[in-house]
Amino acid sequence: MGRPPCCGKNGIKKGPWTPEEDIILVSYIQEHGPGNWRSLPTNTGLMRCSKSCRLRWTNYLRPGIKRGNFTDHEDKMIIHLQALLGNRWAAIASYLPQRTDNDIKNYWNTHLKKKHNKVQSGGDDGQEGHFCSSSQSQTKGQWERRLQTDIKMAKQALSEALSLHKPTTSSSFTFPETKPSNSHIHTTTSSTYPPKQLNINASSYASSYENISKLLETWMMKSPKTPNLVSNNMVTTGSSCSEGANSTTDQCTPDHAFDSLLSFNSSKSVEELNNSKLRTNEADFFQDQRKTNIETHHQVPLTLVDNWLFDDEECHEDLMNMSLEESTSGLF
DNA sequence: AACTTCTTCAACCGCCAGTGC
DNA sequence: GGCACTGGCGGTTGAAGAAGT
Repeated sequence: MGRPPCCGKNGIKKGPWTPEEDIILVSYIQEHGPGNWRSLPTNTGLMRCSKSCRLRWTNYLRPGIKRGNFTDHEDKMIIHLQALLGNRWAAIASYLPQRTDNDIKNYWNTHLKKKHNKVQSGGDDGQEGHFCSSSQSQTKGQWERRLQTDIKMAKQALSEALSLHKPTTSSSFTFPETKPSNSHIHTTTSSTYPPKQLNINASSYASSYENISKLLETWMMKSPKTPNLVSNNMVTTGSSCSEGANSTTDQCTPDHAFDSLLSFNSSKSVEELNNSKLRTNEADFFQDQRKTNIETHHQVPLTLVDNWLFDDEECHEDLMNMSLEESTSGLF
C-alpha cells in the first residue's frame, strides 16, 4: 500500500511542456531558486506535478545545458565512465556538467550501446554494460567488489563536487540590488504568476538562455499572435519589440526578445558572459572549475579518472588503450 | 504516394534514500 | 522506531520524425 503517484491526481497535466509552461517555470525558479518543488505548481498555477517540474528543469531548462551532438571526446568519456561506474548516469553526468543524466542515458541507449554490442559480438562473455573485455579473467566476486568500491568512491567524489558547486547554483539566482539599466521588462504586481523579471546570472544561464530562445522562436513561429502572458508581461519589451512575435523578419528576434527578457543587468554578469564565450569549450570551463575546486580544497584526491578527464587528449588516448583493470588500479 | 519499420529523446513511473516530526 | 513527505535516480515508454520498401 504505497503512496499514490504524485501525478495521479485529477487535473494534473501530462505530456510535452508548452513554451508558456516553460517560461512560467523558469521565471518562478529564477525568482525563488530551484527546489521546493512541492509548492511550485501551486504557486505558479502550473497544472503539473512537482516531479514533472523538477524534471523539466533539470533535464531541459537548467542553465548550462548543452544540446546537440555529442563530441568524440564526450563519447569517449561516457564510454569509459560507463565502464567504470556502470549505469550510474547521474555520476557520469557529474563529469559532463553540460549534459544531463537523461541525455547521457538516452545517448548511451541509442548510440553507444550499439557500439558496445558490436564490440561484444567480437567475442567476449557478454558482461552487460561494460566495454571492458571479460578476457580479463576477473571472477564475478572480484568484479562486484571493485564495482562497489568504485561506486562508493564515485559517490564521495560526486557529493564533494556537488557541495563545492552549490554556492554557484544558488547564487545564480540571487537578485542584484541595482535595478537593471537595460531592462525593458514590464513587471507585474500579480501575486501569482506570470513573473516579474528574469535576472539570471548571465554566465551560468547562457546555455539555457539559448535553449529558451530557440524555444521561444519555435513558439513565435507557431503562434503569430503572442499569448497574453508573454505579450503583457514578459516579451513586451518596449518599442523595439512590442510587435516582435508576429514576424520572423522583424528586427526583434526571439534572441533579442529574450535578451531583454532575461535582463542581464549586472555589468559583471555581462563581462562573465563575454569571458565565458571566449572559451572555446564550455566543458573546459566546468572542468577547470572542478579541478580548481578539487585542488584548492584538497578534499577529493585527483584519481586517475580525474586526471584523465582533465588532461589532454594524448593522455586520454593512453588511458583508453589501457585495460579497465589498469585504468582503475588507482581507485582500489 | 502510401505504408512500414526504425530511431530518437522528452517525459513518465516506480523505487529508494534522506529528512523531519 | 515509525511514518509521511520530498527529492533524486535509473528504467521504460510512446509520440514524432526519419528512413526504408
